[in-house]
Amino acid sequence: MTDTAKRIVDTAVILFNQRGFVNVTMRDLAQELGISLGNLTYHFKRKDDLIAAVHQQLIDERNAMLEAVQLTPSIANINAQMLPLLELYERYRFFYLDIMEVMRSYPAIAERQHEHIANQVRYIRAIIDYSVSSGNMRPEIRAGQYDSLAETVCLMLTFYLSQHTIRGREGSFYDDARKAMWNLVIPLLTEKGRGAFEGVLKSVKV
Amino acid sequence: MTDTAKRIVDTAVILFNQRGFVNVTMRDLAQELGISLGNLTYHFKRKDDLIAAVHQQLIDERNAMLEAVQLTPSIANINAQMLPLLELYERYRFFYLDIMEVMRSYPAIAERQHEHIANQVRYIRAIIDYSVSSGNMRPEIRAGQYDSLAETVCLMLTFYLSQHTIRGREGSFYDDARKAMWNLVIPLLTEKGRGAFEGVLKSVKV
DNA sequence: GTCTATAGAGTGATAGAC
DNA sequence: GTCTATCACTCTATAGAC
Repeated sequence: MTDTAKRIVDTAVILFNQRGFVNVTMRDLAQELGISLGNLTYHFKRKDDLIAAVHQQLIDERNAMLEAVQLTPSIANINAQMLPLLELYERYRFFYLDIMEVMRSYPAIAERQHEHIANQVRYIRAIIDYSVSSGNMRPEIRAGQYDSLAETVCLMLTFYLSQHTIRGREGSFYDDARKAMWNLVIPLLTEKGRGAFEGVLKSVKV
Repeated sequence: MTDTAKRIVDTAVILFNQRGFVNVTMRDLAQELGISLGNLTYHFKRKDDLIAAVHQQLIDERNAMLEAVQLTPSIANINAQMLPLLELYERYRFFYLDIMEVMRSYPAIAERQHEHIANQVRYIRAIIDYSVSSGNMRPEIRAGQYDSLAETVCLMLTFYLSQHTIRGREGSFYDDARKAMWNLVIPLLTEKGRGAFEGVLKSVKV
């Protein structure tokens, strides 16, 4: 990717976040960049190509982040790992806020997103399994309970930012999102797990 | 509201659901109705006026439904009450799927929606309080736990349909949504509450 | 109330000079 | 690679006849 192409993608993300994906025209973007419309469409012939490039960059950053956090999912690590994930969601917030519109208009992106969500649910499910086997979390009391929990946690992570916006809240949502997630999990912790959690509480703000 | 105006609103909801709010033009709508564009804009001068009328109809139906279900929130009633609520969300699904786009473009609707969500959270919180006082649910073990739970349940109800769509699921989401909600609550039920829940399970499918 | 016709302001995308 | 100029099309909204 050339330097200009990279600048275009980065600026597009900023404008999409500010105004919403459908409300940013190629003209707006060219003006913001201080380049001509012709130049912009030289680099990205169609708006489709641009959104595809932006989505690819999101996926790349997401993968880089997931590699960096493949640590043992202890209680402390889970709490720490949520922050970069939520930061990523905020950096590309237009994608999550306008996700229905993007997925309707770009089926190829929709398919990749289905896959990502399925992976995310599996990943959360694996963390739950680990927490049970390491004695921090109780075994489930109903069949399917923890499959459902993994899906609910994934739903919360995906839509917390949307909800925050819909409710008219401003400012950072990280603390609220983490608090909400922990409040789901705390009743399911064992004594040992609850002790570990209190330790995390003391050392870092939840 | 005249007969034609009513027809316009109803057809608009159908098209918005099918194609997404931003993707339905006044022309599309006029053609679908078999009337001229001029006639359509005679009834609703601006697209803004149309979306306002659609939203008003959603609010009216929502209020009618809430009045009908103001029963004692027993475990069985809670389960039964979820169905008409989820059906309403599906009937106006475009509004929930495209909610960010609608709220960005129509601040007046955004404000009414903030209010509605706040009411919804308070209503869920009241049900939790009732359940605790009637001995079906345990008292909270951490301050703020049930405030957070009420918000999470509201988030789930609001976005379950979006998540269902994003994950590429088809068909009814009612059962999944109810199951997910109960899986959050079951660990917090008392023995008495769990008994009541099992009773519901036996009589109706959850 | 309903129609046809059109104004007026966008939009994505392209052609061709430099 | 970058520019200017423009095409071909879409949209909302309005004017005026019936």
